[in-house]
Amino acid sequence: MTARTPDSARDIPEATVARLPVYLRALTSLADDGTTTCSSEELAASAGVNSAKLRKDLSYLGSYGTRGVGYDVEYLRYQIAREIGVTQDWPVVIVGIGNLGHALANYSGFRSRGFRVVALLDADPDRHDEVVAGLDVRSFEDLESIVADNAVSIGVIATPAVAAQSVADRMVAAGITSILNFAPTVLSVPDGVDVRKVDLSIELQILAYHEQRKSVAPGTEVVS
Amino acid sequence: MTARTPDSARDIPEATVARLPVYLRALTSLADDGTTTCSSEELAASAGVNSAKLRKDLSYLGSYGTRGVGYDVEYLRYQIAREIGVTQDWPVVIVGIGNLGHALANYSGFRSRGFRVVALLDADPDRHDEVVAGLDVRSFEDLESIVADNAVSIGVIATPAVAAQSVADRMVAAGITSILNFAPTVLSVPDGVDVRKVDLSIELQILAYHEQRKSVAPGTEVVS
DNA sequence: CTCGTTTTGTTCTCCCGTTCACAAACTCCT
DNA sequence: AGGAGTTTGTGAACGGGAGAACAAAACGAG
Repeated sequence: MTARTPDSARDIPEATVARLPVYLRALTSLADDGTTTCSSEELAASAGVNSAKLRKDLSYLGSYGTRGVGYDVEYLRYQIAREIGVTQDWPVVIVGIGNLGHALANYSGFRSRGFRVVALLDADPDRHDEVVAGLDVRSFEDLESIVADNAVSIGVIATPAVAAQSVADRMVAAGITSILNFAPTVLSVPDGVDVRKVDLSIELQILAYHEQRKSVAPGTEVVS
Repeated sequence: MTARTPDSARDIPEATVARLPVYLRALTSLADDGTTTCSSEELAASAGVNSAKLRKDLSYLGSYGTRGVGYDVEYLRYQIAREIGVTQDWPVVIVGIGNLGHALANYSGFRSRGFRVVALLDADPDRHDEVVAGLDVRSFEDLESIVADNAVSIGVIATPAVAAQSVADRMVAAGITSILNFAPTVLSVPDGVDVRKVDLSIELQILAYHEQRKSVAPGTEVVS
């Protein structure tokens, strides 16, 4: 008995999902500028994408625009926020309070976009005295109780690479089903758990590849 | 003269380029464990990808394996590093020494993977006293001379969103052709300049979307 | 030397995502 | 009211990447 799609259980392509937050930010920016209505062309420019792609992306959510007019900024902003799920607040735990963990804990963009850091955990007892971003750094041993008490489903891993897998295992066991991994390692998790990774040095290496080709390309084509 | 060089199998797909650093890391990890030879199956498992995809990716670089045997870990590691361009050291400047800039400056993964932070810049004069990761925080006004003196082609932006575009403009004008942007904003740059963005809250929002659907999907309307 | 085993490199097919192009729908002006 | 001008939403073509399947090459045993 597969249930009937109640409201919006239609499948939105993954590529579109990844762009929705960009549109959301662009709309917020437009709203801050006092814009109340915008065309797909304007919004696309603001989000840095092609307007046809933008319209197709939005069409997966429904018909929230008006032909001949455009989109109501505030209305569309709310619809996208609802689709993503950031109209509610998501509790988040951060594990690993080194340099990066500090930065993440202090990042104001989380709070303003629907996420609330409920706990900072670190395995090193020496850090348990610290107060970072108004929160005590607590023992990693408290993970299970914190997850249970706050209904946490999203965890952030900012530990060294060697610790990442065991932290992920504990998170999954504690009931977390979405992990954002900053450690430079491949995590293996059971089905049903989502992992997204952010790897700083990989991004730089991709840039280096293109950079290298820029400097080589002009000279090599000269076939005499 | 140039036709014979085996170093450049041109036209490597972008998706493959993005995975090469992952393979590089997996190979380094295998080498650290004392492994000298590995099959595509082993390496693929270590990198978290399908083995057919791995072999196809490597085939764009050349034939560096031995049929019936596998790949020599050290040899393949070097070949990938050379293809990416991280056998040489890339000088990098970081602009914006807030929480995130601190974390980036102290990130050891850059140095160990072919990148050298040559300068830390910030617009705020109050920060110019600080020493971060062994480097003085210098004035943003020094950008042009630093880029010129060190032949910098890669810049990292870790400023607030409002400052990011003007920093990018100055970087481009100074001769930087690759930018890694951590500021939550869309940068516009001229052709020939590569930009990659890392957006922490976007990643969390993508997770939130899937998380929201998890909680809705299984129990949706079990209509009797 | 020959045969069987292993594993790579490559070809082929399918699928997803991007882009184009246009009909439908709405507003505004006369 | 009607026609001209806009702008959305979408069907269809197109290109690129993922995965399966297989042929080619190396090695070892007998």
